[in-house]
Amino acid sequence: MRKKLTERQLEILQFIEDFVEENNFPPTYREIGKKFNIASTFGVKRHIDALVKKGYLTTESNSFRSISLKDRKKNVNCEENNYVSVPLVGKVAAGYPVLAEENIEGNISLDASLLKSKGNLFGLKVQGDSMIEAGIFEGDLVIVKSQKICQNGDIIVALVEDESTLKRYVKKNGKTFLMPENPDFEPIDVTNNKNFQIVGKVIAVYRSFN
Amino acid sequence: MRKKLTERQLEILQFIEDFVEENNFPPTYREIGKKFNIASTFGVKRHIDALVKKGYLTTESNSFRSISLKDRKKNVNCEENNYVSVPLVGKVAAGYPVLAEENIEGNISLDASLLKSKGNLFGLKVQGDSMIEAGIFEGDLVIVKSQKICQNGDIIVALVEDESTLKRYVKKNGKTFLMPENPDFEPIDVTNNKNFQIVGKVIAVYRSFN
DNA sequence: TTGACAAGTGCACATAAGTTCACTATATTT
DNA sequence: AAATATAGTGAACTTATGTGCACTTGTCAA
Repeated sequence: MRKKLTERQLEILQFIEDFVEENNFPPTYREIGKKFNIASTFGVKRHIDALVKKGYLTTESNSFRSISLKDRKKNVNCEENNYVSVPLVGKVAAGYPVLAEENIEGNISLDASLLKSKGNLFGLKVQGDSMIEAGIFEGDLVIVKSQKICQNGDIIVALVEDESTLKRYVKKNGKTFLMPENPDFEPIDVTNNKNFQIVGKVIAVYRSFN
Repeated sequence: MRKKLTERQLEILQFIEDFVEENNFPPTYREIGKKFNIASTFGVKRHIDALVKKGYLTTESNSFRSISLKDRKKNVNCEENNYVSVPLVGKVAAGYPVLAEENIEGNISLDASLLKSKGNLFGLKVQGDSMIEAGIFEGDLVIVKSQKICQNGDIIVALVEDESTLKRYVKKNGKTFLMPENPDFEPIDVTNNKNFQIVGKVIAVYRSFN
């Protein structure tokens, strides 16, 4: 249990929460002061310092608008009761953010204990069987962490020439390949390919049988 | 549909999303520039302006750290989800009901939409790699529906001579086999084997990477 | 009385950060 | 060849914003 707050501190914490909810960024000391008729920012500062000390906030010193609410429910993934809700993405097209509203076909809730990664996650139905030897089949659901870069050996979702594809990302001898895990498919050399773009890294696979 | 983004704009939008996710407050132009090796904040500014113009962001002019992602999924609907809680079973031993309390190591909640079957379900960590060609690897979590009989071709959890095993159930020429899906393993003939017992049918597989 | 907190004021200060401008470079399109 | 869009540089400018200090007020307990 965290330390008890004074009434004033509570009010201010509440205001910061509301402000962040409203604006997606935290208020400045002067904005807080204005709301509570505190003329001096130093007065505000001491409240903030107290809230930091008691474990409700963090701030970056000498940085503006850097108040961060601790343990706040991120609205990207709803993590109430250890569930993580991930959007189900229909298609991946070049030039649009994967998580754009238009792409999202639904949501799936997963138990947080099943997911080892955090961040921008989404689910994607697998098309094609280029990864069968990696145990990923057509129709499987893959959980993808949205990211632009990845490590050698990661299984990724990528865009190549406006086509989205699921492959293993391999760097070898200064070249970059997308390796299928199916003898019927050929590796794709994407070294210096300008129409190649990483969409995200596969962090989990789910398959259900009839 | 919002306007298409250039690759650079997409990268930057992605970075902002990640940054907000990480810090709960948006980055400054210089922080963005630093990440992408853009020396001049003006270069960054024009990207931000473009993203605002295309409807992906809003900013407060002359205010620091005031980038706000538009249409963040605040409307995550946590309410209307159906969860199914399945027990995680540690080991399957003969003579004990699989779902006996002693065997249960925890619970996992799954979105009902992921499960096509109802009934007595449980989760089981896969040991051994006899089913790799069916895309089930060691360490995977299989969701099993507890049942005593099954259909030809089902992947099942069975007890043979007090050992629990994961195999495909195949009837052929009046005989019953447990078929591994790995060339290194031999089929097991369980025809008339009194120490053979079906525990349940695998209805789903879940695997997380790393 | 003393002292300790909590809360606030007013000012000066340093600087982090957004804005603007002129200029360059590369594609792609007309 | 000219025009347009994207991308970046570097410097100058402005100001929003956090920090520090000295001082005041009120409350509550020892």
